Amino acid sequence: MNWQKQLSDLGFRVSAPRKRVMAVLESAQQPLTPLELHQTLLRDHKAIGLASVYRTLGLLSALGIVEVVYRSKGEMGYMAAAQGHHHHILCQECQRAVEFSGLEDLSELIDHVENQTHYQVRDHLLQLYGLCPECQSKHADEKE
Amino acid sequence: MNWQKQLSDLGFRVSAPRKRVMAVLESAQQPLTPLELHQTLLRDHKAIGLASVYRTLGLLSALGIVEVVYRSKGEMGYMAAAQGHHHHILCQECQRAVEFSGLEDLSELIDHVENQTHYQVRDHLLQLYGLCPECQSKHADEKE
DNA sequence: AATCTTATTGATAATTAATTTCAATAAACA
DNA sequence: TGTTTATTGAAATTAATTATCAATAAGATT
Repeated sequence: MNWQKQLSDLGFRVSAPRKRVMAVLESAQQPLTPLELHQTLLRDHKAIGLASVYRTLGLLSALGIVEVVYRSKGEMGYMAAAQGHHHHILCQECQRAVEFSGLEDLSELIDHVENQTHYQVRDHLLQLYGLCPECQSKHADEKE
Repeated sequence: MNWQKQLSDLGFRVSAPRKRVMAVLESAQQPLTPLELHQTLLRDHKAIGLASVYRTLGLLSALGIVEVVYRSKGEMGYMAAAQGHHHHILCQECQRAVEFSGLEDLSELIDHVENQTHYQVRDHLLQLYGLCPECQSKHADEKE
């Protein structure tokens, strides 16, 4: 189910500003802050009010259509959410983010922690940080 | 090595405001935001300027003496950092946070993701969320 | 296609959070 | 005990987010 149907089925309108926000997020390679998203739209002459950017991100992330990704120093960015359970790995140089699936790999860890702490685990936050293939090549080049 | 020695070895001063911030963090059971920390100190008549709270948290977290923990809705809180590599599990009801170690359990996942994405993994963010033992009991009581 | 209803928008104001500035203070050391 | 200077507190500044409200337009109805 696409996000437009999801919205209208719930009685929300598929407005031009919402389409514009999703268009940017769907083509972005990296998580964007509300301010960056707003700047991007202004630069592309797709006018939108800043408040609407915040409102749209709030709504769409509440519905799971977009999701929050933590960038290096604690800034929160937004990405269009893909299907199913997944996490992100971010490049520390170019900020490019890609998804990986990893629920299976965590179940062992979670069992372990439940036994260790006696907490009941219900949710988790997992992101990896590193270097994307392109930035690895650049580093290798510089050393030559 | 304690944080005071660590600071002075690096040429930083062990000032009263810094001691006060650390005292609060070391006795706290949950991550505190800068504003909460400031409120706590004011309430306890341990006067401190708000700017100094921010400055102290900035310095101490840069040195690894305190660390950032993400609370439920994306707020960042600070905790006194324990020795060695570890992560946190937070109670979604009472916010109490405890540590768990889990580097070994992740190495498999990391290998997996490196192969899958061709990123080179250098760092990670992992937190679990759930119910602490006390809050589990409360829930059980309510159902009787 | 024209009309109606009302969710949504944009602009602005208000609020909240974080940072900067700078004279006064107090750690650390001689 | 005095000197040096990193650090502090208070206030000003900047940045980020949320609330307000009349105007607009999405979607349903005719």
